[in-house]
This record gives sequence, C-alpha cells and structure tokens, in this order.
Amino acid sequence: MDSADGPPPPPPELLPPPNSPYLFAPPPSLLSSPLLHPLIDTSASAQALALPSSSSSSDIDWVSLLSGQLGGLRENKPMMMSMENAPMTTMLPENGGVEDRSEGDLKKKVTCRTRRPTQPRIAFQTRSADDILDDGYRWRKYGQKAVKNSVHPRSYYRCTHHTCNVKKQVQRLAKDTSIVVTTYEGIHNHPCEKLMETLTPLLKQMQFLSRF
DNA sequence: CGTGTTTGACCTGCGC
DNA sequence: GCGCAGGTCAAACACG
Repeated sequence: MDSADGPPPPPPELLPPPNSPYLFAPPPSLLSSPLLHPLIDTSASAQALALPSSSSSSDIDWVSLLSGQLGGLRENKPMMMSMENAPMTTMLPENGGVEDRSEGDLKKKVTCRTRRPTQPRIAFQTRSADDILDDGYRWRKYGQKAVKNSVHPRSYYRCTHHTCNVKKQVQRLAKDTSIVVTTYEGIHNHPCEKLMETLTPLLKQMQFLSRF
C-alpha cells in the first residue's frame, strides 16, 4: 500500500558485504520480475546468483537482461545488479529468512503443513525503516503472527493478481531490528506493471541505439 | 462500494 | 497423544 503523505522515507541502506553463506542478489523488484523468473530455482538459486563482492554494476549484461535473453546468467556468469534508489538486499539461501528463528532451540521447525516444496523460496535481508518494500507488485496482507523469540510479528502477504499465487513474508530480525527479512514464495505469472512501466522507455531507447 | 488491513480462531506438522 | 508454533482463513473494520 502506498503509505505516505509527507516527506518520503529515507532510502534503505546498503547492507555491508555479507559473510558466507549470504549472497548478493538483485533487489526484490527485479528478482520477482518476469524477466528473472527462470533464475529463481529452489535448489539452484543460490548458486545461480552467486555474486563475488568484487563485482560492480558495470558487469551487468543489461542488454541480455532487458531483451529477456538472460544470457549472462544462464551461463552462470558472476553478475552484480543494482537499481537506483532500490534497496540493496542480501539474498539468503532457502530458509535463510528464518535465520532469526535459530535463536534458542528453534531447530528445524521450518517445514510446515502448507509449505509446498515445489515453490521457489527466496529470502532477502534489507536494512530499511520500512517493513514493506515496493517491489512493483500489489500485495494483500492476509495474516500477521507473533513469532517466538522475536519482538516483531511476521506479516503474510499474497499477490493480489487473481491468477497469481505468490506469497511473501515480512519480518524484522530479532538480532538487528533495522533489518527486514522478506521471503518470497512462488513465481509471478503476470508482468510487473511498475517494472514494465519503468523499463519500456529504456528498452525502446536501447532498441533505437542498437540500430547504429 | 471496492480494496486492503486487522485480528482471533482454526488447522496442521513436529517434537517430546 | 498432547502441546507448541507456524501458517491460513474469514469476518469485521477502515479508508478513499
């Protein structure tokens, strides 16, 4: 939901280079976009998106990305992606988003009745004052739950697109409440309106330039 | 009135 | 089998 009249909130800060096993990853707005859907594979996502910290945004194969070819990534080339004004995020391995649960004796209770193993799940850590990241999709909140060993509740969201079954969970880390963990589950089966709105003029410009 | 949020109840898996 | 905890449902409510 678009909150906010008044001054815009400060942009989320960059997280420091994460220690293993965390990996750099595109912001949710890109990862959840149709352009990158093929990348989000439950088992392979961490490897496929493994990015050396020495990478820079200049390494991005934007042409491939924007043309939908995704060549660089399909060849598993190291890449670093960034978006202006987009929050830098840290991608966690599957179930990484529940790291904060590991405080105490929380062990392996990550599997639950409704968890579908076939659904890709990707978690992001984002240092932000806002719980909700604007990733271009519309979300409807369907639940909120207090989580053990955490002061902050976990919020559950579902994509409002009628044919889309993507969910996401949002929770602040218990250890560092300035960090928001967003876990995406599933893949959008529809275009991201905001993203396409942003990229369309860019694509046109690139097509024009590519003629020379 | 349509859309989204809140919140308590309910369901289910897991550990003991 | 029981209790706990996570995830979902759905009615009530708020807001533009």
